[in-house]
Amino acid sequence: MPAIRNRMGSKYSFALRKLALLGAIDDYIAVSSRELGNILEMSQQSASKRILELLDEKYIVRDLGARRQRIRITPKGVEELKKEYNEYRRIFELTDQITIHGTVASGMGEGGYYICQEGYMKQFEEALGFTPFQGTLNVVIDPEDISKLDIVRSSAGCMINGFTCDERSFGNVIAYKAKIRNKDCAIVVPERSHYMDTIEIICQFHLRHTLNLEDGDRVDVRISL
Amino acid sequence: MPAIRNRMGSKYSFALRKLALLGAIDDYIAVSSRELGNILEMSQQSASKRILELLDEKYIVRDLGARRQRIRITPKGVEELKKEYNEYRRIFELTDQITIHGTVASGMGEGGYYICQEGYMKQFEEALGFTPFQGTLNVVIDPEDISKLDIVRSSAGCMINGFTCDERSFGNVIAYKAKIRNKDCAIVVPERSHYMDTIEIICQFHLRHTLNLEDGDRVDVRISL
DNA sequence: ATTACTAGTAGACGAGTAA
DNA sequence: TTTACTCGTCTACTAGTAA
Repeated sequence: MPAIRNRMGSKYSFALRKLALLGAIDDYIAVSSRELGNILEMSQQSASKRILELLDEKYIVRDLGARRQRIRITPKGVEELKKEYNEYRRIFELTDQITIHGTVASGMGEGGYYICQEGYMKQFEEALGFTPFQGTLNVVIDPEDISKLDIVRSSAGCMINGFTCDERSFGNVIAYKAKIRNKDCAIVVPERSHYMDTIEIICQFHLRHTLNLEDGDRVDVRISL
Repeated sequence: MPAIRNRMGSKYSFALRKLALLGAIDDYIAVSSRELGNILEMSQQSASKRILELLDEKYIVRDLGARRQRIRITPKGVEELKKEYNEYRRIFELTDQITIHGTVASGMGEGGYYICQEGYMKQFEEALGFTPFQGTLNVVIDPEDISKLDIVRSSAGCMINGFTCDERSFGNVIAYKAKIRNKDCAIVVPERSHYMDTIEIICQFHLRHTLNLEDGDRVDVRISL
């Protein structure tokens, strides 16, 4: 009985990674099966087969022109690569905390409004050990640090349950304990959310006043995992 | 004719990575071939064979106790994993610059002494377009950012040739153009060097005065690749 | 319980070649 | 030139089993 492989075969990941290094994430790249074969240290025939397999698994899409095929990695393929990337990060970067660098910004008020709901506040107190100041500090994450959020989200955090109030429904949010300039705080993120370039920080104190922060000031947020 | 594989087989890297995630980099870990088989989604027999192969390649060492083997990844194995990690970093982190975070520190004077040698100075001017101030600014790198130096070193940089003067020999150093608080500068590292937790920065100006820096101040050094 | 041998088989690979 | 088929070989796997 052959093993059932749920995970991406490591041979696929190798080919996909090399394609990514050629720039196939951002754009279509022209690469012949012979060239790919050289890169993967295998024959033209095997490289051609590998491409067909990757197409079959929907990790890449192809534009098979008359002379030269053009290949691009799909979002699904990028997702797979990120999984492996995050494993390496866990190996080499993680201790038990992670630091996100960013810049203080004026929030759109959105987050603050949600967070101040009575239904959340009680849970925050229980989970974090402090009653948050009524409002959030917004920090725009440095572009290079945005992917660190993937690692944070892959850790447990404190689940804060959603609720319904006045015919509005509020979803689950997750709080991760953190420190900003040595003050205890927490970052809060919606359980279901997409790409984010800003984190919202809650704290017992009014951080802007306590730490004398203004828009544009640089801060490091050290998150416990 | 079978392909000659110089690179680590991707099947080895997969097993090695999973062992690393179990903590086999820092210490010996107890893991049976059956457990490893479950993790790698293969049979106990195949996992056992994989272990023998990794031993043969000297990626791991083993302490085969009476009841349970204990496995640890060798420096050579860690090196292989880092290569893959750096490929992923190139895919997901690199644009054309990298930012290293750190803290201003008092140098031991060492670097400054070397850098000020006439033999280096002329080359700096040619390679960087400015005559460095006679001295370096030392920045202690945040622990989590130390591995970023691997990536910097894997890029070209400006080679500054060594020379001999007064019976002392000065080795090659590599300069990487950078910016600190928006001022043009460069970091300089010896061509042959080991682990470093401090970078030395040269600049046209006296950075401590110009940027009003004191020991302990936090700075971001943005290095061009 | 371990680890790891042998044997048999499925699948990965390259050579030849068509389109 | 491309891409990708068929086919033979050889590797890599699992099952059975020994130690």
